[in-house]
Amino acid sequence: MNDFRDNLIEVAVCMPAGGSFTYGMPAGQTLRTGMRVLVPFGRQRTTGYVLGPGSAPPEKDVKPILAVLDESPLFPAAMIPLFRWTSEYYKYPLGAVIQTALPGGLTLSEAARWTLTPEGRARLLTQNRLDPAEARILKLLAEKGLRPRELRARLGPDDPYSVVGALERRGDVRIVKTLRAGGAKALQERWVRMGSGEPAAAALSPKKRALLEIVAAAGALPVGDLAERMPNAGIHLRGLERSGHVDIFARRLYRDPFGEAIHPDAPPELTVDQRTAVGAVGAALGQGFRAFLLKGVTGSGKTEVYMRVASQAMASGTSVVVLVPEIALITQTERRFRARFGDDVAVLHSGLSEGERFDQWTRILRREVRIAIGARSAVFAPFSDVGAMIVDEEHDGSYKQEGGLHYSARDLAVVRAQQCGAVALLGSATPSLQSYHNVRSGKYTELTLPTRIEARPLPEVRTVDLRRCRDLRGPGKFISAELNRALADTLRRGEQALLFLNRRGFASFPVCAACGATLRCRHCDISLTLHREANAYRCHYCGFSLPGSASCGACGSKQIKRLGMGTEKVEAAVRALFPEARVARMDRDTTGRKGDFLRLLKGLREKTIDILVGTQMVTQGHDFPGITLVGIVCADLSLSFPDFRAGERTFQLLSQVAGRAGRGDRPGQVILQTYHPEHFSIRTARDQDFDAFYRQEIEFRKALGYPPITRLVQLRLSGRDARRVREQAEALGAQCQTLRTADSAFVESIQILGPIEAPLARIAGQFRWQILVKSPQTGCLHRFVDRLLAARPPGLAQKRVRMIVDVDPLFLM
DNA sequence: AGCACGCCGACT
DNA sequence: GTCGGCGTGCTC
Repeated sequence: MNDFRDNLIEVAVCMPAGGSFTYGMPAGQTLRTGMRVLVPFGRQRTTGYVLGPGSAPPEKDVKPILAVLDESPLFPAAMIPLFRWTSEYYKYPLGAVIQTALPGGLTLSEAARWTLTPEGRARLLTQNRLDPAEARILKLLAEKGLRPRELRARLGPDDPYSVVGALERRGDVRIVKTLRAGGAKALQERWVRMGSGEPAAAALSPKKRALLEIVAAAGALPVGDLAERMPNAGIHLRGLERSGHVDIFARRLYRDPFGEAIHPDAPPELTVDQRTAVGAVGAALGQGFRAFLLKGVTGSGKTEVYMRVASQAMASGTSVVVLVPEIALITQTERRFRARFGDDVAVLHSGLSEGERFDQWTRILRREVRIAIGARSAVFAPFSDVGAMIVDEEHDGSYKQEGGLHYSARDLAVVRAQQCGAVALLGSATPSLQSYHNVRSGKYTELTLPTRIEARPLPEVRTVDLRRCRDLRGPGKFISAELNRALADTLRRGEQALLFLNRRGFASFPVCAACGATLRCRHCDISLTLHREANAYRCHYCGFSLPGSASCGACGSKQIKRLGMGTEKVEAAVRALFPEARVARMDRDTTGRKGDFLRLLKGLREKTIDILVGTQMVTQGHDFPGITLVGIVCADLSLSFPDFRAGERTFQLLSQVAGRAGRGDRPGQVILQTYHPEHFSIRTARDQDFDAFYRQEIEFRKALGYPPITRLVQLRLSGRDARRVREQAEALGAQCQTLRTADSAFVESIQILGPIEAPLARIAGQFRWQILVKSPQTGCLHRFVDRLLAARPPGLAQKRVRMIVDVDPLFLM
């Protein structure tokens, strides 16, 4: 069976430079769109993905597919348009896009490595006619060989790589190419059942008779279960299999990614607003593409709307993708979907092992589920019949993937809905400026849930001007009298408090008391943070660390002032102020191990924690019903970032934290400490007034020509050699200018900012420069970048300067 | 990515 | 004269 009439197949190859190529049919094999194949590519072999029938390229020999790697497709043909769109829009090779979309561990790639021949091995032993350089190389390769680039790296400057060539000519070393397979596979479990044929007549031992009875009673059961019930069951079982009493067979096993049991729930009565929202989206289902933005304060019941929409989409025979932000552990939304829809839900998030992800992927492919829920990569869930794409907390930064394929899952969700004629439903209490702008321009339909369910009041937010505490010493400098009093009241009432600070560690700005120099990272342009618990100064960008006893790098003094604050310092202050309170801290340092996070959540739920100090980790995805006081220790940290979105991020963060207060049956209050009480991001967050924030922020974006008024593409250059990176950045900048002036459409629409040194000029030893390309017209912007990339900047790729193209960048650092 | 092709400096 | 350095371009 075959999808292809003639013998030409279009294959996307997994290569940095590859798009799709035409190959010939392998003889006598079943081949279908969505399968992986092994293809020759240049002088090597690589994994490719079958996209469909191919067309012969002119005057070019077509090579045959070497092997078919799957028995059934890994993705439906319906997803190929999404892959192509992603590849073109984000300037990333098609094969690599597909590789990113699929669960990991599925790519076969050919690895060439230098290895010793038997002659080489003998020569290394006898040292016969072997000079020191040759001996060093043979020794390096003796164990299991090295990839060419690894060998080059190990060889250092005085051992020329050419010696390897000489050794090869002499027959001592050679290149061996091996295919490295990914590890993900379906898991098989051995099961046993009664034999189907006539068993050989023989006397059975009591043990064997007992075993047979268990099997007969169960019908079929895993061999592992038998082994638990009876020691040495395996041996007896083998005998029984030989004599034909039982059959042993393999059964597909699905790893269970769900740690805890979840109890089914029943749909509650909808509020009037919820009913209106569900009605509007429901009416649009099956009527072609429509996008909705559901704006609802925290606690207003957005998840219930998602679930009703999902349920309606499923009722009409379509599938649903639900995206949730990437956070530690499973989100509340995920948990509630599983409580409502049970086995109809597949989950795809980073907490799963490679094998678990593969299993969930397979369940979707086999149409065993109708809902896929997960973090950003779930946007590629392999449904062929999507009816609704739902994005929860659509403003969340974690939808943007940094590294590899730089994509926004939120934006791709809308594109996918558009391609499938489905409904896109984006929800947030604090929508992104981009999405709300789409409402204003008529692209999205706005739906609102203006009140909390059960008419719970929004928390009262008070701002405290930290400038009045500036000259105080000790904890009073950052725990104001107001916050102190509110904490005391909360504790007295037996309620819980949350203290939020968007920075971990104890002191973020260690300064030498003698000479005034700061302790800085050796590899990055940033000061180190003191982590008192770990007794170390750490760099939050590259992981570099110094012992807590380190002295000033400039003058050698041991006297280091611990300026700047982090969650550790807040925790210490709170413990000092309220010695009787039970204080816990939640940040990346305290949730390193699996289970830490759950333990903290449990502590909150069971009221064994009175005060929780945490970073933005506490703002996401979880309800803390007992918390009635939220203290924002310093609201300004995210405001000072050199990024045009700093105000937007601050507004979102503060609103989200504030929303954590009073989600149970008692009202909440929020104390917001700031050095900039008059800043509009902080004022509007205090008033929980998104519309006011939007009106002012959009004016600012208009004035400066930033998104969502324009679109951006960022070109990022990095490398170890500062001079080379700067030179390449300048050359690329010049090339941008030339390209721009060559076309009047570009002159009119394209603006080029830079090249400039990145705000963080060095991270992990990499010097960084950037160029921003800006245009109000998406089409023109992409044409420009495509032309720029086609005329690949000379020398850039090979000069040990790396270029990353980030379309719609979210963080400009 | 890897590999070949092609053009310039230091050696037999 | 050639060997080998790296910069450039291609892979169905």
